[in-house]
Amino acid sequence: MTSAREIIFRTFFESESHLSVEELHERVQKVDPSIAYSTVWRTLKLICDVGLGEKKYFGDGVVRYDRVTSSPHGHLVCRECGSTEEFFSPEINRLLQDRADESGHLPQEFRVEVIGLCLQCRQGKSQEEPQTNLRAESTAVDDQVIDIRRSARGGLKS
Amino acid sequence: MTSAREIIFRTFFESESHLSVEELHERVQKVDPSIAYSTVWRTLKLICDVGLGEKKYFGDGVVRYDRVTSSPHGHLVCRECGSTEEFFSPEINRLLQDRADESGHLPQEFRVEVIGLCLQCRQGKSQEEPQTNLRAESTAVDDQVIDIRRSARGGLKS
DNA sequence: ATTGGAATTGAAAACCGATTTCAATTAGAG
DNA sequence: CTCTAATTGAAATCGGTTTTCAATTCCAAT
Repeated sequence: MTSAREIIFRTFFESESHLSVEELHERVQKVDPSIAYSTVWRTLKLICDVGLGEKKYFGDGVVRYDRVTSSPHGHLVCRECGSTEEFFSPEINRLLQDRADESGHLPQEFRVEVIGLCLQCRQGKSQEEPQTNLRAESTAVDDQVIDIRRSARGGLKS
Repeated sequence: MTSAREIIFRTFFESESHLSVEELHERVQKVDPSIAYSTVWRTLKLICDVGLGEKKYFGDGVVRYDRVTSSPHGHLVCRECGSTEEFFSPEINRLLQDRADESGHLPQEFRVEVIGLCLQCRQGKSQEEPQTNLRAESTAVDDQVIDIRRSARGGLKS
């Protein structure tokens, strides 16, 4: 146990959830600027290997780390500002557990995320943001070939 | 609409779900080996932009693509063999929607995943695989410092 | 206190998938 | 057929993750 580890370890557990390596590194450097990014990365890996933390992948290409909490929780993630809000739902956990049992699957980690726009970001944006697709019916290939032809004609966001 | 696009498009919609760019590219090349990876990537992006597909992020850092189905669904993912099983749960969807509403969050995508071991892989492995932590109580930093000291002493997987 | 081997560290390089660039090619309206 | 815009393949770039390696630090045995 070195002093670097102690600092990284404490900082990790005293910070809010889902920090990236980069973010944790910044915080750690405020305590001891000599601690390298790679050491933070390795210590985070150590924490996970040892079962006290876990990786999280929201969809922005960055790996985040959570301390393992007493019960699995979900996240509301904002596409726009990147904010995340945690929530706990025993009902959902139970439903997931049941579903896993049904298939003989041994769950090791739950991942429940709702990606979209937070209240603040909704207000700054037009009303017509796409919502989750609860409707689409046709999945026949040919229908969709026609669809995309039509759609592709109109411009699309880069 | 070029022939490359037609091939990629049909292959995507005729394949099983959650393929990575790489995987789709392999399949596409069996039809026309001259089609480049970047074209597959761009076409996949096009399909998503147009609303017929969506990105999925499981926990392995690789982006996968799903066709948009009639309702959001979850996955049972196997850490060992990588297999995925889909499941639909209106109850979970409703609970998530409710929770989002509660925070004024506008959901655009749900992500519900249970990562662990599938039935087949469980059988090939020792019984002592870690399960999801529904127990851990202590989150006091000092306790955990002690924990990691102890744990770190024993070897860990690289 | 000293020592020697093992573990850990900082810095930099390698890695790897995602994304972009660019010159050449192709589609398709006129 | 011709022209222009869209699309393509190949290669470069990007950005975060992971590994490498020589130097440093730890610590149990002297």
